[in-house]
Amino acid sequence: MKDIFVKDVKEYIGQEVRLKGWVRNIRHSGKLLFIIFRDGTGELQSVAFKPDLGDEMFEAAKKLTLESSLIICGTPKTHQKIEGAFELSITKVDVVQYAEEYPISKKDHGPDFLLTNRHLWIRSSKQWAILQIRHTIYYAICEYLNNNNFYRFDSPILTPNACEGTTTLFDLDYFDEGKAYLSQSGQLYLETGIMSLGRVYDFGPVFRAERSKTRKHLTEFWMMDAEAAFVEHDENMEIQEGLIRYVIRTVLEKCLPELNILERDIEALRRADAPFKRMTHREAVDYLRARGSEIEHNGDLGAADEAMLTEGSDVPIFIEKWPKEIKAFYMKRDPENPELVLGNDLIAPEGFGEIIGGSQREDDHDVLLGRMIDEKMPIESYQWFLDLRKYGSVPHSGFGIGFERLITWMSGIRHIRETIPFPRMIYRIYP
RNA sequence: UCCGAAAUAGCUCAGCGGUAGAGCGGGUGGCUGUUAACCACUAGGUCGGGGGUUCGAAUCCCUCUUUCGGAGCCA
Repeated sequence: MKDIFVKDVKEYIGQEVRLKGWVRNIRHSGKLLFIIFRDGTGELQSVAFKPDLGDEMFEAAKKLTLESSLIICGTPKTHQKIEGAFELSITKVDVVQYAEEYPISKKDHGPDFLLTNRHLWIRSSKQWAILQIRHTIYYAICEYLNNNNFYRFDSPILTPNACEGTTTLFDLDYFDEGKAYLSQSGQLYLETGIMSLGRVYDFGPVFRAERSKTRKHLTEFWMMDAEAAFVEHDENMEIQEGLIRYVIRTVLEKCLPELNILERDIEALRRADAPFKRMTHREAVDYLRARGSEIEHNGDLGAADEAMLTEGSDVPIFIEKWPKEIKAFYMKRDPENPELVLGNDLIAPEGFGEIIGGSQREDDHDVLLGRMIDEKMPIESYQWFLDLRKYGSVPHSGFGIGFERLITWMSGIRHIRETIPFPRMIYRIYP
């Protein structure tokens, strides 16, 4: 007998097959028993009829509890009541383990309880759907970059020095070398990679010790940084747009069942796959002030400002050319206005907020050194970074995607904590 | 760090000064098409900790703890 996965049942209509998995739900009605079976690839209603199974096996199956593990044999057929769905006529049930009383019931639960039981919560259908989408987006990003001549170049997670102020860094003792820190961005290391490989990206966990307490923040999250030699500001945004639109199309193509489980507004996602809007920071501020925002002319966008900007927009919006005071030291100055830098943020529609930060990088040694002195940075720690501007410096640009924020938007869920298997937040590190 | 809210059965909540409640989950039984199945019966509680007011506190007051939501910071 052939072992198959739930996602493939439609190819085995009428043939007896074997599946291995767990009980999502079970109902019985006299001589009939319905097992909602899941195996990681999907779920399948399986029906047992007492005379077919025999008294002993039927009674054993009837005792199955939520999340019990089992191996079932049966014949796939079309669902009697739901068009386009399949079900399994059970011929044999082998119980692997009768699960103890499962903590997560079929009724509602609060977030605290669910997060404490996160190791079990990930089995439920919505969490399963989000994790499927996470997987799909991960590979879509890698695929797009690989097809556009980017090479994977992994940045270190343990780093010797602070990149932007030590208050937001987790530190630890590193043998006899003093303090080491968990990386909050691989970007500076990525800039070294382009001088070897031309175009590079990394993808890994980064850490921010900010005492943030919002639905958009995690202390440990995954970031994809990309960096490309000889790419300037406008082309940088074109790459970002191409990547995000590719991700949208891939998710729509591969994850429709998952989007439906999550009750995602699929049309809204479709509409986002169109040319993105572009605004300068100045234009954005004027637009917001005309609508009552109290944002300063050289100020950063608040959460309410981001929401107001994207209200009524189907597509994400690039905000470019920021005042240099509120952006990082490594961003290149706008040749048309030395008060501005060639940076861009990308703000997702539907109120999901910032998902990308990017910029053209300063490639002139002396200008960069001047900016670092202005910021009172420890120059000797960054000598390697300055070296890049001495040995074959080129114009270059890059950007970083907050992976979980992108998943939040694609999935249309409310809180970023559901997009990662084990969220790390200011008041939570278990499990 | 600041502002706001909450804590009662395993879970979600109601009760807001006078004998501790419901739904789900658990247990037992019933049902040949169920869809968070249904029906009947059943077990299950130091009302977050401490202190106070009162004849009487889950309920009012003080305090501590924990959590949640939002702001800021950022992706």
